[in-house]
Amino acid sequence: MSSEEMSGRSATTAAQVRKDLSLFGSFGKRGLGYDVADLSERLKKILGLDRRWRVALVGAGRIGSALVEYGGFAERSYDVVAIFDSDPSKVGERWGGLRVRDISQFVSVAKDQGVEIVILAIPVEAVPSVMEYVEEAGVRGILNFAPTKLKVPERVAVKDVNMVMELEALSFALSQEDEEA
Amino acid sequence: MSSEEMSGRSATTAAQVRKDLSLFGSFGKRGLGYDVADLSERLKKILGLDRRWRVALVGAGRIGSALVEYGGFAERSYDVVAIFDSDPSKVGERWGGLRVRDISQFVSVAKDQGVEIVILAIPVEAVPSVMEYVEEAGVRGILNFAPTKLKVPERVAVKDVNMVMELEALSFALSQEDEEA
DNA sequence: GCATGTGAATTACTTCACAGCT
DNA sequence: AGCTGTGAAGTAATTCACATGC
Repeated sequence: MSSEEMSGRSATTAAQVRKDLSLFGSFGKRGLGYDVADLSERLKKILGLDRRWRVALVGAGRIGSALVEYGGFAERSYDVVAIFDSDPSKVGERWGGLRVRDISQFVSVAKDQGVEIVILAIPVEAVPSVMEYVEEAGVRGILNFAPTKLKVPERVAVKDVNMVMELEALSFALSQEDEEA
Repeated sequence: MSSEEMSGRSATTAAQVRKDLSLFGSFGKRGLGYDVADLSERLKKILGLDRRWRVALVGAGRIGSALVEYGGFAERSYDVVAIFDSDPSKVGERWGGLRVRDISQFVSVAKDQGVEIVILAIPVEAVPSVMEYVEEAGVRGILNFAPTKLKVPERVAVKDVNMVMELEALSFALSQEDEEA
């Protein structure tokens, strides 16, 4: 497949595809393009998707249930191995084969289970206290759904996700059109 | 509140806050900073959040249920007014006060209900056929959860969302650390 | 005196365009 | 001939730094 065809399938350009790939090495053959299977495998290795990652879900609320329900993670490289919440009425519930545990057990369970990534789906107010546990447990990456800037040691990687912001970007775009009209 | 304090609370810098705001006008007072209530109101207007937006959910699968369950939309400016799916076993189900309708009714219902934004939570294979309806109904914005590039007329705004990509960015970051070590 | 708003300087990203390999 | 990989050119975004107004 050529960089041209790849760009047609995604939201980018052929030059961009080539530049991005060139950052990590030389994957294609001139005159021919890229071997899909080979490229896929090499990219998986680069992205760290050639292994499984042990993930803990913190926050058994609506976003949390949405994510577990969604289930797309296991098909990828991510295994949700524990679920935590601070609400006593939720602790003990069974969620897809896992029991919701009390957040106070986070450090011991996370260490025991070798959790490397946390999906943080809790309200902003709960962030500071939960982050103490997360930090102590030596978690290395956080997918953060709370709309706040996390304070973490340098070694911890954070990715912020905020779906409402995406919707707001849409309504902004539409409002702009209205004004132009 | 000063641009300095705002930057501390979010993932940006004070200079960035001032530059971004200056694009839309002059909101602050020198020596004092920004009046939070005033700024909030003026930004809502700019972002088109001073009105309600009528939203249709297309795809009553896992992502769709997750989004409806999440419920954060209504608290914002978005009202989900209709839900569609093509699976006969799902059509007719009640989802939080709405009945799941067959996708074939999309055009008439969307026009009738004044749907402006569609949340597209369907598999990639289903995208082309569904997009015909969406286009015909005159929808103006799409929040796209399908991992494919939508072909839309220029007037339609599209925002792509892909949570797995965020997770992959995390595992990439962690893998990089491993290699440095 | 303090913090904005903004040109100027810097840094980052994207596109161009083509030499060089298949 | 076809398509990559990549310097060079061109855009865009961010940061600096300070004159200006509260």
